[in-house]
Formats: sequence, structure tokens, C-alpha cells
Amino acid sequence: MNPEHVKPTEAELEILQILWARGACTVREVNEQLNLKRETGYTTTLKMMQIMTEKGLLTRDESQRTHVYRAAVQERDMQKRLLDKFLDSVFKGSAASLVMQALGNSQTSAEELREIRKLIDEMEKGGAK
Amino acid sequence: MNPEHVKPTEAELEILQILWARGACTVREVNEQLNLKRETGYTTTLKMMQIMTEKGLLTRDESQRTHVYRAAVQERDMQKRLLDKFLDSVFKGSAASLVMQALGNSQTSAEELREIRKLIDEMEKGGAK
DNA sequence: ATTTTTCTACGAAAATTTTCGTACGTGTGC
DNA sequence: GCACACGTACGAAAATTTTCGTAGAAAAAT
Repeated sequence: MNPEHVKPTEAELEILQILWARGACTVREVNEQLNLKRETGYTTTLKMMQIMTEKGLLTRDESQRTHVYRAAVQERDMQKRLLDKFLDSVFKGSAASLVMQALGNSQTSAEELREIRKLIDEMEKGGAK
Repeated sequence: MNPEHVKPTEAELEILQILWARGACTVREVNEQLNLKRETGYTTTLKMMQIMTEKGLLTRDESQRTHVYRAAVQERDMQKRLLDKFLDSVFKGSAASLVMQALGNSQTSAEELREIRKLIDEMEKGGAK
């Protein structure tokens, strides 16, 4: 299945996060990471990862008895896809409004603020209308 | 039920959006709005709104035969709550990274960019560390 | 070599979310 | 009055997501 338009469920997203952070993993590694947050049976994790592989969200190397899994989608791409959806469904598509709230809520470091400002400078120069 | 920590499902969020945009509504009005996007049976919408009322997401005025519903949570509050969750699960809590992507993807007007810059100015003055 | 552990496969139960059929009461027009 | 449109209530089917038990093969330990 083409993963480009598959929306991961919440449980699937947690697994993707682990794989993005750690690279290739076995089911056992992923399961252990999941268990840091909450109790999850081994076969539950296994089944999830098998389903995700069918959906095209993961790939796996079966050359060894213990299969090794990888995310089949880039973190950035998935973030963009989910952000678009979130923006639509929660902020009616208004990025500015989302950005204002995100900045307002969180304590963002001065360093990060500078970077964001730089991006805005470039966008204004580049020519938003 | 206390609505403060209830996470709406996707279908519930769509209904909240309609009520936030239009204020008090009957089931029929909401159903008509939903049908602009996709076919939805009347009793389906009714049931959803009844469930949401039980959860505390909506309130209703039953003084007339045709009940009138309102959102029981403020749009802002819900946005904040969902944004926090989204930030955590998709951007590992990094607001800056979310903001950069949100700005990068969308075409935001010069007007909006100015507002965001103003907010950043205030935050820097206010003293982010 | 036998037991124990570790792994995958798979079906199905459990939990959650969404949809809808049916019943039944009330108002409206004829 | 009677028929018909329109409303709520409610249970349960359908669809989706998550969890897990069991079986059986392969590796490791004893």
C-alpha cells in the first residue's frame, strides 16, 4: 500500500516516534520503549507493527529470524501531513492563529525565537502578499 | 461529566466547529451543515449530539420540543488542549519546530506575519530565557 | 538431547467510534 | 378526526482500532 496518504492512528504514531528517534529496531526494542510509558503486551506491539508494514508505514528486514523494522515515511513528511490536517480541523486553516497560540502557550527559548523571526524576515522579503 | 479533560473524537470536533461558528443550533441545522461536506443521516447527528451532551461537550435547552444545543467549551480552550496534545505527540513538544513548519507550509499574509513578529517582540522583551 | 526462551503468524476478543433502524410522541394541515 | 412531517430516545449494528491468546518454528541454555 502506498503510505503517502495513510493517516496513522495514535498507537501507530507512538511507534513511528520511537523508530524515528532510534532508527531501525526490533519489535522487542520498540515494545520496551512503549513500556516506559505504559504497559503493552509484546504481541500487541508485534501485531501493530505488522499492520503498519501492510499499510506501508514501516518496512522490515526479514533476512534474520528477528525482523528489523524501519519507518517508511520521513518524520518531516508525516509532520507536514498531520499538521495540515490539524490546522484544518482545529484552526480552520489559519496558520497564523495556530502559531500565535503555540507561541503563547509554550515557553520558547530566545534562541528559537530568533530563528522564527529570521524565517519571518525571509518570508516578508520573499513576498507574501 | 466534567468536560475539561474530555478529548473529542473527529466527528465530535466537526460538530463543535459548526456550533462555534454558528452559536446555538438545532440538530437539523447541524446536520445540514455536516451534509455540505458529506452525507450524514439525521439520527446519526442526533445521536452524536446526545452523546456529546452526556460527556459535557454540549449543553442543550429542552424547553422547546426542538432542543437547542450549544458548545459547552470555548473554542480557544479546546484549541489549546488539542494543540498541547498535538505538539507532544507529533513534534515532541517543540513549539518552535511546529511554528517553523506551520509558517513554512502555508502562505501567511504580510499582515499576519507582522502580528506574529509583534508577539515575538513582546515575548523577547518579557524575558524568555 | 531435552527443556526453555524467543520469535513470528494469525485469528479473534475487547474497546472505541460511528451509523442507523425503529419506536413513539407532538405539532400541523387538511 | 386523521394523515403526515418532524422531533427525541434508544438499542444495536457496523466500522475501526487496540489488545491478546495460542500455535508453532528456531535458537539458546542446560
